[in-house]
Amino acid sequence: MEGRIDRIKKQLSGAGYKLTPQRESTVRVLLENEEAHLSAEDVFLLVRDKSKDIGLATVYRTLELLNELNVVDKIQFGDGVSRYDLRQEGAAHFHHHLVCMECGAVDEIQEDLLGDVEQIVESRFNFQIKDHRLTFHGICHRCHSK
Amino acid sequence: MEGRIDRIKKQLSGAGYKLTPQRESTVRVLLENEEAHLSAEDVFLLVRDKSKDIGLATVYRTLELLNELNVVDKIQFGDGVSRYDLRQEGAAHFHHHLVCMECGAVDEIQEDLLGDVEQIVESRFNFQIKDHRLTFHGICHRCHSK
DNA sequence: ATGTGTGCAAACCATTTGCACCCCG
DNA sequence: CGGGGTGCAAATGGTTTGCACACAT
Repeated sequence: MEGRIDRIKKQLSGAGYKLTPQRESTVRVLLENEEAHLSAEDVFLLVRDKSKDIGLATVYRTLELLNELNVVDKIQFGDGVSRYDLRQEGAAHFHHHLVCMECGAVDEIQEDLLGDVEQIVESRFNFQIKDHRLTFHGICHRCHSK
Repeated sequence: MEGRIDRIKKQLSGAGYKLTPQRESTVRVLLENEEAHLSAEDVFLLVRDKSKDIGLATVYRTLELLNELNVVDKIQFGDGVSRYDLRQEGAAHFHHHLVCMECGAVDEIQEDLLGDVEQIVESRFNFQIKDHRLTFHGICHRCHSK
C-alpha cells in the first residue's frame, strides 16, 4: 500500500504537483475502499472521520487531478453523482461493472472481456480505441437466489 | 414514422397515459433526430423552433416517462448532461457508442457485439443481464485521417 | 367533478469557482 | 517574497418540484 502511495506521489510530482496531506488522505481513503465506488462526498466524509481537516472543494479538486493523471477513473451510473475508482496497477483498460437493478449493488469484473470486440470495432469503424466503459444492468447473484 | 408514433401511443395508453400534443411533439423531434443524442434542452429548443408552445419541465417529464416505458434510453457520456436516445424498433439491447476524444462526435454501433461476453458474464458471475451500456472512447475515423 | 397534464418559477443538489489566507521554498 | 494549495462561501447549471390553471372524461 505504501508502494502504491509512492507511485502516485511520483506521478504527481512528475506532473508538477505535490502530495499534500489532504491529497494523501484522499488517496488513502480510496486505497482502503477499493471497489466501493465512492462519490466525492463519500470520500470527504471518510477523510473527515479520521479527524483530518479537509474541505469538500479540495476533495473535488484532488479527484479531478487524479482523474487527469489517470490514477482514478470517474464513472457515472446514472444516479446523478460521479464516482471514483482507483485504476488497477498496470491496467490497460477500465474494468467493467455489474449494477444490480434490485439492490443497487455494484460488482466489478477485472478481466478484460472485450479483446475481440475491440478488434472488430477498430477495423470495421476505423476507430482508434483509447478506453472503454462497459456496464451491465440486471439482477445480481444475491438477489437472484432469493 | 406514423407507425412508430402509433406504437408509442399504444405503449403510453397501455400504461395509462395519453399522447398529448406536447408529448407528440417531443417524440417527433426524437424521431427526426435519431442518432443525434439530444439533451433535454436540445429537445426543448427544437420543439420550440417549430413554434410549438412547450415548457422545459414538460420536456423533462416526458423524457422521464418515455424512459420508464423503455421508449427512450437515457445516457450520460460524462459531460454533465443526460442525453436521450430512441430505442430501436425491437432492439433487445441498447446500442453502443463511439465517443471521439478529439472532436466530441458520438457515433453509434447498432450491431450487438456482446453476445459471447454476456454468456460469460451470466454463467461466471451468475448475473442475470437485463441491459448493458458500452461506450468506447478514442479517436474517430474523421480525426484519425487528419 | 375528478384527475391527468402543463407552464412557470422556485427549489434542489452536485459540482465549480472566486478569493483571501497559508505554507513552503 | 512568490506560487501552489486550501477552505469557505457564493455561484453555477442541469434537473426536479410545488402550485395554480387548463382540459378531457
